[in-house]
Amino acid sequence: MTDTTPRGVADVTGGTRERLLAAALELVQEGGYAAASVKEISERVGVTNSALYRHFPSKAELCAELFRRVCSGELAAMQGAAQDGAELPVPDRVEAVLMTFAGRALANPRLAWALIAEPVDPLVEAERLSYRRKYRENLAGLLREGIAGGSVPEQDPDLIAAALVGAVGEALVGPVSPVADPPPRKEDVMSALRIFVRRAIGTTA
Amino acid sequence: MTDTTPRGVADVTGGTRERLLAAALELVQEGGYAAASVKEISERVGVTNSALYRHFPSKAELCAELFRRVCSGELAAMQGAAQDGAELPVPDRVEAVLMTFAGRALANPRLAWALIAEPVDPLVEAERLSYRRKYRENLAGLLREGIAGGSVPEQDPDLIAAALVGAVGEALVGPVSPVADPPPRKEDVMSALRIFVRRAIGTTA
DNA sequence: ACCCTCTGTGAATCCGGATTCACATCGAGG
DNA sequence: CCTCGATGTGAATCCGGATTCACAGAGGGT
Repeated sequence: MTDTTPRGVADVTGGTRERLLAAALELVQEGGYAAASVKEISERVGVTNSALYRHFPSKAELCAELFRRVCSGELAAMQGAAQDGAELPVPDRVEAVLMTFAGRALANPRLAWALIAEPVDPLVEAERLSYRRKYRENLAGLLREGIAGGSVPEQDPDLIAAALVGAVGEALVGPVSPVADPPPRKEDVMSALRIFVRRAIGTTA
Repeated sequence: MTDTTPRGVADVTGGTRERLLAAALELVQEGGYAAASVKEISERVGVTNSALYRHFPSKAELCAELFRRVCSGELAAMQGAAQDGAELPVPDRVEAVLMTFAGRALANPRLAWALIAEPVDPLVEAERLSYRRKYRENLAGLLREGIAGGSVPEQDPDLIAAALVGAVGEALVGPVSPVADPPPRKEDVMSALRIFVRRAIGTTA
């Protein structure tokens, strides 16, 4: 289109690179990874296909970076929840962390689906695994603390953390799937999860 | 290869058409729909790409038929479970139906994933929806019976049935996903589900 | 003014999966 | 024997998405 829009000035929201990432995020939120084609992404930004390759070596790399950003945001939110309840007994903090996770996922179902379960490029899959591990480790640390303090019964914290992350992911992926006529209400899922979590860690408190 | 294997005689397991369906099923069980390419399917049967089109108008039609068969088997199993417990109170029968569903899914995780949540052709998606509906109706009938008999509290049976199917699907899709380092143990998922189900219908008995 | 880099463009090109096409072959009937 | 229909084959062809390529304008630095 020979746009010739004056660069440098507050064009829209920063460089094209950022806008590509933002567009990709939008697309993923709307229709999952499958919907985020190079064509769609670049069109949304208002550039051509090939412009994307000025900023990323491949679509997979773009997605991997997007993924990394989103996941690190999720992780931060979970850690924040743990911090906020620093005074509370450990089981409550575990619950808070997982409910934060679940609540955010339910608030943005398609994104959560893409993050948790949608088939993706191997490159992106690697990021997914890496963050899943971080979630686990975060939780395991909390559990270790609880076990040391006596508010959580003796048990393998890594195992339990893994199970919890898995369980929550589990419960989240379902209501998010493209099917599901009347999707389970958010509160229902949350409360079921809450119960599950308390039972799972066998809280002493 | 100009095989010239004598036809008609107990070649392997029936006509090519059936063998194509069987091969597709295997593939889906191993790697989901994504793994079931025309090439792979026909190769397994020992014919070429194009031979498949002698038996199905398209890959999507083949998959739809496969889907229909598998789902109707699942439905039959669930109905069987309901029948077997005809003497029991309705909540127990509801539980039996859902546990049958869950148990079968957990025994064949990839297949369950493909059936419940994997993205598929619209044609196949239509079959999925159709069967999901049948599961619901099956369950709703049972609930209606329970409500009439007083073993289940007054409530909208269709809504509850939908929620139950959704919830179980929910819990099933997670442990099945490609990720999940140490997948939750089958018994754990089953028992969590069992509890959820009883609570959900608010059994009176 | 000149050159160099950054950022774009539009038109190829590549690629993998699905689908079609122009033949063969086999077995059944007439 | 000859034709027909069902079943296969192998070589195209089609298609949609990703990726590359040759070329161009815009500014900055010297």
